[in-house]
Amino acid sequence: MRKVDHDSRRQEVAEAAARLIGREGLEALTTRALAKELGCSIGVLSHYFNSKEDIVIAAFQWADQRIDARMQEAIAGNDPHLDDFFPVIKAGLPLDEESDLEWRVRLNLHTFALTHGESLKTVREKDSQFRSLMLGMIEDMQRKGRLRDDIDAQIVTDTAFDLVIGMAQNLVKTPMAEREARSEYLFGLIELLRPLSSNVAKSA
Amino acid sequence: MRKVDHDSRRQEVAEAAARLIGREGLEALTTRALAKELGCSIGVLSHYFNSKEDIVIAAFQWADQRIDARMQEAIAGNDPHLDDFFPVIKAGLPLDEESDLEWRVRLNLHTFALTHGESLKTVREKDSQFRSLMLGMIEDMQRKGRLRDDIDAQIVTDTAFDLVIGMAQNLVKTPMAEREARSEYLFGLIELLRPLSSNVAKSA
DNA sequence: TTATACATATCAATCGTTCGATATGAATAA
DNA sequence: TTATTCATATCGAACGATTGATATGTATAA
Repeated sequence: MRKVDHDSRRQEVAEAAARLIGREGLEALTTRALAKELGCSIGVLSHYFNSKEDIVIAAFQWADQRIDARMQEAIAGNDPHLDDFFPVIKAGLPLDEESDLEWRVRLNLHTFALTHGESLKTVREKDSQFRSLMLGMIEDMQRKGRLRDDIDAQIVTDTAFDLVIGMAQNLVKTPMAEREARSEYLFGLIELLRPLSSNVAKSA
Repeated sequence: MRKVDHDSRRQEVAEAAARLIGREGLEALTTRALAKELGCSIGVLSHYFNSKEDIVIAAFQWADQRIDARMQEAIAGNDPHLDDFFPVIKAGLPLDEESDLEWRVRLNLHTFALTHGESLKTVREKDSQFRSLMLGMIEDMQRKGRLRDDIDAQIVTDTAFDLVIGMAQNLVKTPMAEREARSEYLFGLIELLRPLSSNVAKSA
């Protein structure tokens, strides 16, 4: 049985752990419950991970990376229009079962990080990267006259960043059927950011 | 020893539990650790609570109520001006050590609620009440010409609500010394909500 | 054989909870 | 007053269950 790819097997364990965290919470992630979820014995776990803490971290990373990939994919192009802005944000939100799981796990990570210094450091570094990316996009749009430039780009960035976290946090507590409607106010918000000349043109 | 007030003793236990949750996380809240934090024996805990779960819930409520009280106090008056709006929001944010603890516990509650139906129900009811209160304030301000009325009041409410959660979530992960500066973009955001006539007057 | 993948059995530690013992002060009766 | 009764408050040892970890055994493929 040497045909097993070590890394992908680790990912399988991490994903099963993430499912357990998302479905029943971090405290329900025990070695025995995880083995059952994965359909194997606990011996497998110790074969691929040194400790349970390593499994938890792997599960957190699994979810985090998938949310990142989801947003990267949505950004795709390098020439952002204002009308792409919120759709990109929406792409990162928990609006289907898959991203719901990922966000549930990520929220567990964020709470976990409150009292675990090393995890907090990782989370803050990720946050910082994302904010930089977002700031760049916004400044680019302002430069190209696609977003009103009388608001500090940093203000827009900070707002958008906090808003994404808050929306995600609130959406995962909302029944799936209501989420789409609940997130649609973003398309109203966008009007506030339209360049003033377009605004005048619109209201005229 | 009848001098002990049963209810206030329960609050003492709840507060000690909240401190533990805030400082070391929910998984560090064991009956033994709590007894040590409170400076008593574990027998006391079972005397005032039927189970550990009841203690956890009491700790959650303790923090939740204090955040609510903090915001209620800030609202105070019944004739809201736009310039009161974000200061009120700021009053609810974790900008000092006291509110920091409360928010750390509340975030634990929100994550806990993801996988505990009864808690989720309570959280959502609270959220709903807060949203209604906020919507009323905003509509009132619009009616009095203090907030631009060409934006749906519901959009402003939803944004503000999600923003508060997101800001709080991000602030508690930020060193205390940086939080004040980090939250100041709110005062830039307010300009977007000023009635358009005032806007013209300002830019003229 | 040799290394790997996995299962099983078992460990000590820690968990929430229970429970008898004791200390304290209020209420009652003398 | 003083003596007695009794509910309340606290203690800490002990219980069974469960935890993460590990040691050992077995099967398989190189």
